[in-house]
Amino acid sequence: MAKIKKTVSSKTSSKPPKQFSFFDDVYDVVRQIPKGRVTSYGAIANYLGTKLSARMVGWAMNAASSAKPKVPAQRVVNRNGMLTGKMHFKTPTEMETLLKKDGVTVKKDTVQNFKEIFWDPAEELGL
DNA sequence: GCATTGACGAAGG
DNA sequence: CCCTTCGCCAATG
Repeated sequence: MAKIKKTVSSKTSSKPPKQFSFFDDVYDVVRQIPKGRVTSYGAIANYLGTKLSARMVGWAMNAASSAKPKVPAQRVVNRNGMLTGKMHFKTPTEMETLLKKDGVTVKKDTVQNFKEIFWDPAEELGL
């Protein structure tokens, strides 16, 4: 279970060591996404209670590039099922490759059966 | 410290 | 149906 701590480090300061934050919760949820399934930023935001701030989830994924262990951010797409963040990966093709490896059908940077394989944390994890 | 941007989303024109 | 605007919040300039 995630700790669900909404305390985001607004300190900009200098040391972001071990302070669980909005980002960590996002990572935790994303890591729980089953293989062959995908979810959207809004779904995660909704699960965290910040559905109005889906952008923050996206921003969290940005930091996820530095997160360890690696977060399967490729399973997180926008509400349209489009791989909007593919460009932020090590290589722009990494995201589709990983998704296809998971058995997800990707066409033109967009998940085809997105609605079918959609995985809602608020529902699967039990809101 | 204010202005701009951003891996989103929903609503309005 | 496509494009624009607003909201949300944090990071960066």
